Amino acid sequence: MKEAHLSGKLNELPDEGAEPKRRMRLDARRNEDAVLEAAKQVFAVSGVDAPVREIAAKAGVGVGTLYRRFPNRSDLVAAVFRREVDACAAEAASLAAEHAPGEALSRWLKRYTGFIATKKGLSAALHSGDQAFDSLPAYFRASFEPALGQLLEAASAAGEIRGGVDAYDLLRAVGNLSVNSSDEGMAHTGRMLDLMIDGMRFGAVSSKD
Amino acid sequence: MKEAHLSGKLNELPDEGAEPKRRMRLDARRNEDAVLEAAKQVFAVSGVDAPVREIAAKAGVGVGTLYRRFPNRSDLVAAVFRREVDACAAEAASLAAEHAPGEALSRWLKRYTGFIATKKGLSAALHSGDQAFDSLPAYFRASFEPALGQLLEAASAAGEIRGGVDAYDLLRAVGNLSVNSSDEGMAHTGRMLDLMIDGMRFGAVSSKD
DNA sequence: TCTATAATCGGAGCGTTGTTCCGTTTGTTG
DNA sequence: CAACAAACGGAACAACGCTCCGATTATAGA
Repeated sequence: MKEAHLSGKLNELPDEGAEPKRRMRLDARRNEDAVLEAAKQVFAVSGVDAPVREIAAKAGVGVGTLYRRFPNRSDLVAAVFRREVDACAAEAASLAAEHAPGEALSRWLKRYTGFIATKKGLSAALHSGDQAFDSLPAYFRASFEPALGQLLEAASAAGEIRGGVDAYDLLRAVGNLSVNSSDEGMAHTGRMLDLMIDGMRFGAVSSKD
Repeated sequence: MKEAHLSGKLNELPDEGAEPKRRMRLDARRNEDAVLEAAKQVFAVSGVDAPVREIAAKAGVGVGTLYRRFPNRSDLVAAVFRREVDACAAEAASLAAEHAPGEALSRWLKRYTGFIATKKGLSAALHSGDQAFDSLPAYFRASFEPALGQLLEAASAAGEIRGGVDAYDLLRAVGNLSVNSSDEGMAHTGRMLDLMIDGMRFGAVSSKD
């Protein structure tokens, strides 16, 4: 039996959520990043059903390396999804810092449609019953609702849009708007999104109650 | 391909809808039935992702036999779906002939929830982009809306339920009610359906008593 | 009835997938 | 620098959708 009573090792279990200081080898960490990045790109092009081998090859690692970190496909899909959610949600804060509230809101929603557009086939996977996906909808909402909520609140407080727009409603609406995410469908989605943003601007408090 | 040299006699293309007189060999016809029946059962238990081999084995045929009739998985799935839709829709008429309008409606809706309950994973397949499934939603609606519409109309005319209930709305509502079709979810669905039927009965123009 | 023929059958086999296994390489540590 | 545990890579396995083709068998004409 392996005995783990070595003097105060810091090797935590691979518990998601605990990130502070892992005792991973540098190449391991680098490979994990490479895999996630490659998977993101491949998923965006070929959908979440893309072969694992293709992802491993693009990341420059063997399939064994990939499978040690992500015991099966769905774990990888979920990890990529969470990473993209994080990146997209984080952009809300930086956009808010760099632009006027209304502009920040507009830019983020456009960014969000880009996020949704790369989710081809994922909504199907969500309902496939694979328990690796069970926590994803909650993660999605917990990340995006506050992010968008703050953008909405700031824009509303600045009088650039009307108040009373629910963040989750808007997330769902824009998400549904973006489901037909192919080719010129993107342009169409963009126009529809503009329409929706203008709709929010229309009733701004600067001119009304 | 080069199959134009057939004498072009009675060998119809496998066109759904045209059933009267096919010039198929009897064993071929019997095997097609066996495959469809086996697929229906297997799909109900294991979902539409069940292996083709398992279906062929259950039907007592080889995979070659199966694939000649259904060039790929999705064709088989679509055929089973259509067959079940037909069977379920046809029951509306027979139930209407054997029971009072309200009872016929109630029984058929229960039957319909049973139909939906066996569709695990199919809604995901529907959105998978496979063009074999493109015609299924329209087929679904074209079959069920008139069937349910007549039941509703009869029950309404008899004063057993209120009028103004849209057939397609009800189909969708009951369908959404039945998505969680596992274990005691069935019982829950049944209770909810009863609730809905009672709701329709509530506002009936009482011609009775 | 019997034979000829063509449609049908069945399953071995191909290419691809997700996943596992294990000998080899490599980062880390004392 | 040496030694060891950790990480690597890809061959190998099982299961999948699907194809192919020799064997089988239903059907029509004698």
